[in-house]
Amino acid sequence: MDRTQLQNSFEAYFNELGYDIDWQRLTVPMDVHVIRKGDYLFQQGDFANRLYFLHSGLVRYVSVSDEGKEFTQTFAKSPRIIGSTKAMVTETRVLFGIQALEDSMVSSYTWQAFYAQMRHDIGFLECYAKFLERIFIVKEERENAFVKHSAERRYLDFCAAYPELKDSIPQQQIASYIGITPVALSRIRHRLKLGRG
Amino acid sequence: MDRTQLQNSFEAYFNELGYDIDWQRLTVPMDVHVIRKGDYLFQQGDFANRLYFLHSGLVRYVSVSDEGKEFTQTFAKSPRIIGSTKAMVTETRVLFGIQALEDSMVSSYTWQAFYAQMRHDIGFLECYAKFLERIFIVKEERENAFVKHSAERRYLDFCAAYPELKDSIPQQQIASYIGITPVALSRIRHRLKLGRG
DNA sequence: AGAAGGAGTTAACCTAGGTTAATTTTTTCT
DNA sequence: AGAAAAAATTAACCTAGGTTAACTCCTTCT
Repeated sequence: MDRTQLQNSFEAYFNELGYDIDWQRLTVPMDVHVIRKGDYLFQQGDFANRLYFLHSGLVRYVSVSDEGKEFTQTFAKSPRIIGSTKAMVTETRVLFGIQALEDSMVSSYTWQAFYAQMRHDIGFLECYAKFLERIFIVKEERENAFVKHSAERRYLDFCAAYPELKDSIPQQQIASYIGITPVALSRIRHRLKLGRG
Repeated sequence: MDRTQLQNSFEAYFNELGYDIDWQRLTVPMDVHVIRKGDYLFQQGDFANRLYFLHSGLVRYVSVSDEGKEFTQTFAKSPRIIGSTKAMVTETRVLFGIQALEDSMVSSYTWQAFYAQMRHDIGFLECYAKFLERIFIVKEERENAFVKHSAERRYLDFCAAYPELKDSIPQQQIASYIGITPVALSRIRHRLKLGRG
């Protein structure tokens, strides 16, 4: 994959957000990262202040507690911007790592350099705002689910929302996404099977 | 409070976000809402697609589950933009209501009309993006706390983060903010008292 | 001041989900 | 294909927090 091909999928994504990005004006150096299944793009605690774009593959955002328990915050499928808005914007350490669930291809720019160029482009800003609205809404809906719904309901909602992931990723990662242990998820599935049978 | 005074506090807020808003260009009609302590600006399930600005007072975002249990998503103190980004942007029903904890003064614009005028202003867009970054980061940190920390830790973190609220709002609302019942919070406080004594 | 409704505490009991560990099934690797 | 490792299931037991209810303080209202 050369630079042009990478830019094409980047462009398609911005188009979908209603923006015709003008790559000619962008002189910031771009890095390319190839991540094998299971490997990390960056780890929790790193200074990951880059704008990453997932060209191909599937990743999860994984956050580990002081007691060493893993929690999956997000699954992200290409094409999509990935990374930590917080770490990008506030230059703090990132609260989660990004792990590839399939071999993945990612390009990246230093956020400060990228934004310094793009902030003068009104089309980009509108599109960036749209992106932020979108990720905020997802977080808000998730908060809502955590607070109002049982683990069983969250599992059913997950299956409805991600039918393609439901059978293609390990169950323990689904469990860690809905905020329970693999053992508890297995119990819930057992219960559901009885109910349906 | 007349329109000019209202705009002053609105302006001060945008200034803090790094933007000199030009009110002359804004011809959208503004509404003013006075909410008495305990009353609601809007209720969960409404189409609250307005941009609200809290000029004075204190509110909470309260979300109630199917079983009728209340959950406090956010406390917001003036001066601040309030409202539902989701309902504004996607024109869907809002997932929470906004209740005044003190007598409060709010002004509002129809989001679509407001945004239609402001989207051509690059300074506004930068500032809007900054606002979205900020509220996203808060949600992300809150998700992190819910998933990684115990209720006791969440309570201590709340006290550290909102020392002025800790003693001025009912404990049951603190409980509903950290996601437990008032009874459980009382138990936790009892435990902490023993530990310290 | 006295009544009435919140707000907080305490206690007894319950339950969803956590923990540990043994067992089986599936995947991966050579 | 066969060995080794990882994933999933099941069972027994544990715990944080939920539920209900009684009791005590406030506030606030007339």
